[in-house]
Amino acid sequence: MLSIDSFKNILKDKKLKVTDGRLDVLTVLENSGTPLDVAEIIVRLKKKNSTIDQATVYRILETLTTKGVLLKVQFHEDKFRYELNIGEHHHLVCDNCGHIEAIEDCPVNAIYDTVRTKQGFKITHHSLEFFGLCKKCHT
Amino acid sequence: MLSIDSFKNILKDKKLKVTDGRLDVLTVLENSGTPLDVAEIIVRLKKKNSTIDQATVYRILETLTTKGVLLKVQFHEDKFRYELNIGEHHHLVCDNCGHIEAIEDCPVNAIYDTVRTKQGFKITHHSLEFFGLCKKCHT
DNA sequence: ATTGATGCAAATAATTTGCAGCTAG
DNA sequence: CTAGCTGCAAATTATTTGCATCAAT
Repeated sequence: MLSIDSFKNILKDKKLKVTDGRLDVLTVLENSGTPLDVAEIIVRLKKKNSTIDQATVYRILETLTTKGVLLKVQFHEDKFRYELNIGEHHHLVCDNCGHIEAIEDCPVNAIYDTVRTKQGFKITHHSLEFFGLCKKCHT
Repeated sequence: MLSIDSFKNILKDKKLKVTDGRLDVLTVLENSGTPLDVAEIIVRLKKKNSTIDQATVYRILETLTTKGVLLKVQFHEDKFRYELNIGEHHHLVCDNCGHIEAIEDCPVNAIYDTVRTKQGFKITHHSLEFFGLCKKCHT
């Protein structure tokens, strides 16, 4: 559980101004177990009585992603989702109910070297998402 | 190299009508080494003197994807790309020049069972894309 | 005080849809 | 014939941008 104070320090470290909007966005993402899309982030901000504009939310998300504070992820939807960048990880996405859960250990890093050697491609990062049916939906 | 005739057979197999638009879209995707976005598909259709409407292109792509003839893929862009479904495979996407190349052997299928056992999630498919610098861009 | 952050409204870009007419089987 | 395709135009959704104002440092 990260506190508001640690978020303030993160923003200061990145030479970003500490504003209520940024702290609120970070808190919303912290309190969510899964990556959220922008519409959902705005819904949750409103519940916290934030009056922040959606253009500002998009700008906050872009800034924080560029600075490495957030991860911008894609689950084969027509929109992006965002999550706190607390170690890169991957997800299981249920095709039926939309449930998203994380897989902690990434089985892919091991092949970075192979790809570089075999195809001369220097990998900086990757995306790996699984789709199917979660426990609740396939039993 | 698939011929027009094989495309006709594929469409018939799927109980779809054989139309010029569908054959042209399939041919364009066949002639491209990499997945194409819709705008690029339309550009290439025009070069073939096709007068097909973009709404129709979107509908063709959706139909063929649903029938399993095409794959709809995402490379962390604000749009989708499409490719012929000739065996599922993954890609190396250059952050610098946009070059896309395929990796033939998928290193991930091996962990399907592990995930099912450990997290009770029944995987049907997955996406795995690598980003970084291609040979040309990192040397 | 100065630079960066925000609000508002309008613009873009990708994609979807309603409906009438056309065409492959 | 007739169910399924297509064209056209308008609507939707996600995201971005210009510009004037405001607030954090």
